[in-house]
Amino acid sequence: MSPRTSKQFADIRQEKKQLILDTALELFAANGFHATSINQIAQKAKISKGLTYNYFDSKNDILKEIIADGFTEIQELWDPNRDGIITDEEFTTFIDQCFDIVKTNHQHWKLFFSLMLQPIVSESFHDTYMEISMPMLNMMQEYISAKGSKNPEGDLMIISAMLEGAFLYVIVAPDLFDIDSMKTNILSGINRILNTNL
Amino acid sequence: MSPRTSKQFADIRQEKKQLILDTALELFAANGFHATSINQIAQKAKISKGLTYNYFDSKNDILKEIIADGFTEIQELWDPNRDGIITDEEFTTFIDQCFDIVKTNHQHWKLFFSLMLQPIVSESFHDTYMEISMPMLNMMQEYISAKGSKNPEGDLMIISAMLEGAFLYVIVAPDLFDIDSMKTNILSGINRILNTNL
Amino acid sequence: MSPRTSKQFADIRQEKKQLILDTALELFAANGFHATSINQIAQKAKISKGLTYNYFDSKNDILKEIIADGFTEIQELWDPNRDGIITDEEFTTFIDQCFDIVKTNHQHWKLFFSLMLQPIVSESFHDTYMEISMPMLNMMQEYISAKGSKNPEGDLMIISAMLEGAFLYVIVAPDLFDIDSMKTNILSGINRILNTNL
Amino acid sequence: MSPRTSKQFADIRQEKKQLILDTALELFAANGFHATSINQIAQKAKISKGLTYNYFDSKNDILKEIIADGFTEIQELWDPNRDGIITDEEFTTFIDQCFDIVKTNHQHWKLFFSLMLQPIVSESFHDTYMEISMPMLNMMQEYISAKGSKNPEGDLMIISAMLEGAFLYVIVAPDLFDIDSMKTNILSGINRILNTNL
DNA sequence: GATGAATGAGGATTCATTCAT
DNA sequence: TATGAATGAATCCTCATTCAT
Repeated sequence: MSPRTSKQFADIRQEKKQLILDTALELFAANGFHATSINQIAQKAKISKGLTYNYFDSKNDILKEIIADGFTEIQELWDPNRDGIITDEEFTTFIDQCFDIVKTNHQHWKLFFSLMLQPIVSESFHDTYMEISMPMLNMMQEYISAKGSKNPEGDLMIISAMLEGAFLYVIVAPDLFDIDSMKTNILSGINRILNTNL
Repeated sequence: MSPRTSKQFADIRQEKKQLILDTALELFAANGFHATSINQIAQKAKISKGLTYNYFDSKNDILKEIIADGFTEIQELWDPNRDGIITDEEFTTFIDQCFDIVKTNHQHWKLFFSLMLQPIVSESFHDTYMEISMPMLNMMQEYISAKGSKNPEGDLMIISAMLEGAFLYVIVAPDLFDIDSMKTNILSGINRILNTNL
Repeated sequence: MSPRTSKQFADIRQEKKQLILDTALELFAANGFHATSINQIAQKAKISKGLTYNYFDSKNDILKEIIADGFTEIQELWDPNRDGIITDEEFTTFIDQCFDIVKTNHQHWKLFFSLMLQPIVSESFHDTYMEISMPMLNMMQEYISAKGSKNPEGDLMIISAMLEGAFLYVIVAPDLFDIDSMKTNILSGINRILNTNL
Repeated sequence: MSPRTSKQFADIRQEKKQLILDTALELFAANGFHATSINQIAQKAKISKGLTYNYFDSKNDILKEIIADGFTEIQELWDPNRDGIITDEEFTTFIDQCFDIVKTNHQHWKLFFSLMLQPIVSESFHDTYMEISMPMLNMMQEYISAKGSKNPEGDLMIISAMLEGAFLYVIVAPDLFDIDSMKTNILSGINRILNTNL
């Protein structure tokens, strides 16, 4: 019996690590970081407690990787790669994507909202989140100005609040409003804001 | 000094209890329920650990009372006590009040948002919150319809998202947007939504 | 039933803390720091594991206090408080005292020898021990010189090795040599070294 | 390449085993038995954790072999193979050799001193060490008597303490005293003791 | 009413050891 | 022979809760 090749080992590691990350994300999102024990993660992932520490240095380390992965996914999807002017279609697509991201990465976003509210869990999270949000806010501001807003900053507040709130509803009370109607309505709302400049 | 009357005793009890509730709220809001220990509460309130259990059955009990108090305060302030039709002025005042409530009860709201995201901490919180929100949503829906909306449900989504999002910004990133501008802008936003029915 | 006075509390704390320190020292000396668990200490002291942490921040903290106490006791006993010249009698008394210290604080010394051999356990121990030893070495050197040694440094090596070795025997194999004979013989040995200067 | 002969295999085994023993000794001596993990040994030896168990039954087993090897080496070097009377030269050579052994097998000795102080690690070590020391003590006693000592047991105490202490200095604080001066001085010291029988 | 010593269950983490490949 | 993933017991430590005073 020959020993496993290093590729085989790498594959096992990759798979198991992902399993732990997914399971942890699920529990962190559902119950919060502190209310989730390594034991719970291990049991749900059907591995031993000890194995977790073969892949991560600490519970906090798991959280860090989840956050990093979440940000990476978000940034990949967000990259507008735009060439200066944002067309209406591009903007619509952008908002559309945002909803898709939140829908797809439901758990990441739930966790992120939690962490925003409890800065102590992950010291740097608040700032990183803000940093990551900035391009989005900037892009919106740019578009708002390009649309001839009389009060770009005010309109930005309205629109970003609308989006943030919509995401919160999607995450916290997905049963209350249908996500697709939500998307349509918010898009309509944004347009109505941008078309009422008086 | 004459012996204290039983009323005095009751007053002392009430005061101490409130002190514990306030301190706990502060810490729960800042660091989360799980990350806050009874010890921390006692130390911050400058009482002994044991005394806490003289006033509350358990840590969870403290949370329950905080939640109940929060709801009570909110409901008191919200009680529109209205006689059927909502005037524009009444609605404006109502929105104004909402912002004031969030501003004044900053910590309650921060905690509430946290709890919404972590239903396990307080099993019933999610439902209670929804219940409490319903009158507000209903009232808004009524007003929206009264204003002749072509799509009352859609407009409700937009407006409640806008408000929810604005509150979230106020709570989580009070430095990003000034709360009074936020209030003004959101009010403007709501009006623009209600006036664009095409 | 009135609550305990703070003096009563202080007394309890003092007593319990000492109990833990004594028990821990006993076990550390017998089995080594790493081989001793908090559980063992608690069981031997007939208290709960948790209580240990009411008195000490960590297992390492217990060790630190034991070391500090050990050094304090040693320094108190060692204080030669001498006025320049060391008489023969003073020196004899000094050596005598050294043996008594080792005998009385048997466990401290056993632990100290252990720690000297495993610098990793207590990073700073090695240096502190050396610092503490210096006055003793200096005093001996002074005496040796005063006795007209032709090779003070060489004689210092011989005498301090003799003492260190004697202490090691007392600590590690107390059954092999009787401690009082040991003391007498070592004193005789030192004198013979100091009287043979050829 | 022709298939390896079974001798070659045996050689490889022997080499690997020795590698593990050497690495383990290094770490045990430096950090202590308990503070050294199998992982550390494997990593330092650049082999896998599992392989260790191909050569040794347990971590304790490694320690046992290290101890046994240490004793063997010592006994080989010590074997005076003497024919009754010990000449002065033989004795000097013997002491000389002792220092060389300690110097060469620095790590073994450091570990041995550790183990002497923590009998629990290796139950039998203390006794074995004593057994092994006996011939040395006997030989010294014999020599001391042959030199006409008036108090052979007392002189033995002095001389063996001197040696034990010197070895301890060499092991624990090699920077404090130069080992060759130490050797010279201790030899001088022994002679001065043996020549002062008054 | 008030204190803080005391408990014990539970949580994060380590590590010797096993095992499939 | 050789690998490292996997296990689980044991370890350090925390914390809600109880209790004697």
